[in-house]
Amino acid sequence: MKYNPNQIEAKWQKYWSENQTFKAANDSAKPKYFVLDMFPYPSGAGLHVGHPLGYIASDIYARYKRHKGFNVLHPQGYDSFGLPAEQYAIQTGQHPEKTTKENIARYREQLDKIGFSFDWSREVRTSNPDYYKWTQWIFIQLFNSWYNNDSDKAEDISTLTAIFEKEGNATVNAVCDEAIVPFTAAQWNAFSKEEQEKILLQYRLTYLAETEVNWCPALGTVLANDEIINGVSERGGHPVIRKKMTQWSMRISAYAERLLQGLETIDWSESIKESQRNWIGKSVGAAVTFNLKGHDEKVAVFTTRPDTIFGVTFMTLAPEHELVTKITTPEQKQAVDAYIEATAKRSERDRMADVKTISGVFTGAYAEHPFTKEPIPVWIGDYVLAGYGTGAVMAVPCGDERDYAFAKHFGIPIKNIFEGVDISETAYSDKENTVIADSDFLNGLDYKKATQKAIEALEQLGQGKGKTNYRLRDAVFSRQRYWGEPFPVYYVNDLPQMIETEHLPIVLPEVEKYLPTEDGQPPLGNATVWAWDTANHKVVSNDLIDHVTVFPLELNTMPGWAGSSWYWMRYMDTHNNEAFASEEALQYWENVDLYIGGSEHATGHLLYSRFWNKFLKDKGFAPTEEPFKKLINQGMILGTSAFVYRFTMGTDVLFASKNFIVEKDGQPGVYVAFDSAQNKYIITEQESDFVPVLKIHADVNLVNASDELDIDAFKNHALYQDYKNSQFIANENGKYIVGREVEKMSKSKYNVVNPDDICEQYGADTLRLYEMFLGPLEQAKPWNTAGITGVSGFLKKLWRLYFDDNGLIVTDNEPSKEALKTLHKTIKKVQEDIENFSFNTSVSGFMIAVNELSAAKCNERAILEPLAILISPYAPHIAEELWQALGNEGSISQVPFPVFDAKHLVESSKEYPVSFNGKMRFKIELPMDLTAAEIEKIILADERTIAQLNGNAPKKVVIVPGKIINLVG
RNA sequence: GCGGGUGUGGUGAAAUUGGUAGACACGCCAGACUUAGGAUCUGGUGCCUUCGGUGUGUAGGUUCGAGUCCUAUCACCCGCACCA
Repeated sequence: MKYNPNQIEAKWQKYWSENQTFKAANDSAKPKYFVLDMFPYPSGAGLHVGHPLGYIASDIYARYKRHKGFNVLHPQGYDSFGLPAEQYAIQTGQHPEKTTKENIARYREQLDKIGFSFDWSREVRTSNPDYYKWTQWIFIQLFNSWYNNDSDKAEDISTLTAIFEKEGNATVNAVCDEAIVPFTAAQWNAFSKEEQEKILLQYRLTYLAETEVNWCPALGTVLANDEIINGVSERGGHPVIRKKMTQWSMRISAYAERLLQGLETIDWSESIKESQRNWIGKSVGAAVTFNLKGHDEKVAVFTTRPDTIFGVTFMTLAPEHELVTKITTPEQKQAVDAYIEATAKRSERDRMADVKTISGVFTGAYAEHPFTKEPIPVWIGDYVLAGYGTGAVMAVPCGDERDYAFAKHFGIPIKNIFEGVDISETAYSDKENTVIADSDFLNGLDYKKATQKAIEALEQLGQGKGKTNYRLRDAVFSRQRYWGEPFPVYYVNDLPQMIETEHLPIVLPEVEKYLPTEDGQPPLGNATVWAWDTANHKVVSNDLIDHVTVFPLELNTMPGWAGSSWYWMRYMDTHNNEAFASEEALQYWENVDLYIGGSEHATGHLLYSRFWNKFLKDKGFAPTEEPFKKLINQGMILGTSAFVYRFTMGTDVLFASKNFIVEKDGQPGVYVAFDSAQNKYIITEQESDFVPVLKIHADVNLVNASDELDIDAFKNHALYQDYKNSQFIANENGKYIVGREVEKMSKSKYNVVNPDDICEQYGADTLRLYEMFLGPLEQAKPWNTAGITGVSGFLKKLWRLYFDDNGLIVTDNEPSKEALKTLHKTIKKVQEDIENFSFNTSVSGFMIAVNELSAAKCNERAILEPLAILISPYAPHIAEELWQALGNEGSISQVPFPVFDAKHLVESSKEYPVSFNGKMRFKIELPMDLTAAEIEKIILADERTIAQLNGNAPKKVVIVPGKIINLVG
């Protein structure tokens, strides 16, 4: 019987589906284990071989855990709201829902072919109303909450209004907007309902605010900071500008400290944690206010070095700072205005790229030093960013490089306040070795003590206090798109009102066009039935809007990250209509034990998910503080692009092999001539007409493993019709060799390799093994099918341990000691490797085992049955087939993992390597139970030792029993 | 600039607490069986050479012994980037 992967795999995939083999129970006596993949966006291009890498790894782990007796939750779903479907809709008029459904069907088909053990009964789609009902519900919870710094958690807004009614807002320690006007209880109670609503918006965890946003004109939408790469949009690469708009925001800044501290408790890669720390950007220092001379205004600054306050010789404001126009003197007005205009013209990108140029203008105004009362000139400069801290700095040129450079450039005095330090060339920013001098009451103190004392003194003056600043900004939560979650919000007198949760979901309305409206409103502005009837609790026609009982609904939709910020909890109880998941389900599954996905989500999805999880924890819905205990980032699989080199001779178009490309004047070129004898172009040694070469992507499917192009197929390919009559200059073997380069796998580079083709040709088990065999999971690596025959051959060899041409050859004979040793060595290795996520090495472990067992002609059931279980997480189809062939009933998937027994590995003797000065010279077989002294005696008497030492006695003998012998001559 | 990571044969890569460097594969070479093979099987394969030497980016150090530990340095990749 031959190994026929296609037949076996179809059979078992059908079996698993029909028997719901991988359906997880919410009530099980077994310990739980939750293995999660980052769910895919179902794009039109389908899966390529890079997508399943993480899924295969998590599937191996999930299957292993089932063998180990865990109740495993291993679900899959789709992050199905998104821009590509919407853009396709704009182009074709096709409803994004239709495109999305088609794409999902294709994804599902591809995923099924790889044999994943997903519990599909729990599938989620973020674009399903059943799902986004709960995304809307969570939004409402956020709206109805505020962050209490005293209890250090989110609380219901009613606890805030209770305080307002009794004490006003003076005693409230909340995370809120900067510009809060104080009021008393009496004032609060006297406010109109609308005034109260406006104030509460400044405290809510999601709030409407006029914010400067990243506006992308080409996409007609707002982008979050992490959706912008190098100043252009992540999707499409369109330019982005700053613009003021009223937008929903999420007060993620309230959770900055908890998001930072939580990182210490989770098992994630250091690089991702570091990215998040960086993104949160905590800095500890002080807020200081400087009085302005001749003005009532004050300048607020944040500094991490309050200890250097006596070194302040000037201040710098960001050009956009609101005080600039107020304080600029008439003499300086022209220069300041010109500078502001010049800065505004420069794009964010230019400003970022150009760090070297020092520029700035004096405003003519002076601030007053809080202690010395000396005048301090106030400058503006674009090295100060409006968006960080207060948009103003106290400049201490002796202690900060940028201040130093600025002062030198404009001839501002530099005052040295460090003891024993030369600052004639550069600033001194070493905190640890700082000793303050020339600073009144701070003299002689180190950084820590001086900081503390400076803050105390500032507090006494009422001009400062200790403060911690975070780089993390609140996240804009509105998008001017169609294909996203609608907000459960309507407007009464421009004030947002939440729809009662029992009326959710608010379903996305139908529109004629998916573009923004002509008057610049978001696409939902095209909807004609998009008003909220507060009497009948339903969405009604816009014609009925009377601003009495029927009100307009929100036109923005939620961003892409809304639906993905809580989806793991929906898997716990997918079909619940009463809650996003039942309390019992949440208590049982708790959180994700293992999460596998790409590192590109480091500061997006992985941060927002932690934020929402913490919020839901505060409100008593989520059971744990952190959603993902362990995170593994799989490396990207890169494509290996193929290139052909096109050039022209007269009117002829020719292609030369990579081998023939030579460089000329730094340009690629070839030497080519027409050979009239052969009646074709040939490559010559001689330089003839130089013609520039054009590098063209050739579809990798037209190239074999030896980089040879199928020339006929190329000429007949629809893509290359222009080259139908071109000549190819072959090498001496008559082959055309393409050039290869590693690039990102992408449709436009024609380097996409499809998993379906691999499954078709070799089988899913081979694909699974090969993707794991490629190298360490977390490492980026180019896809190259060259080695796939190795794992394919391995599976055939495995099969032949069980079958010959006539059928099953497994016996019930007693296995040999050697076979048992191989088995148990493999159990140990595979178990350790899986637990360390070292899947590549366990594949070679299997190969070694099968090689050994084949060589020993092992066909005993006592070996081959456990072997099938061992390999089942990796190659589940063949494992099921072998398991069944051995006469077992049902699926192998829950069978206990073989237990390692060390007794089979005990050796009676060891082949010791004998080294001289650390270099191995010969080996000697010795019994294991010899002592070091006995070994030494034998070794010293050995003639090879005597020869190595020229008959001399060794200076030193190192013997580690069971390991090595080393002699020093 | 700061932070994180990676450097090992022709290629992908292995290597417990420091203990035989290159497991396992691909490729290549030779052979067997074949009309044939991109099927299957066997053997060989780090590099330089004749013994022997030499080898884990480079230069040092610690050690009986270093891919592994320490110091310096180079290259590449990723993230953040005038963060006060």
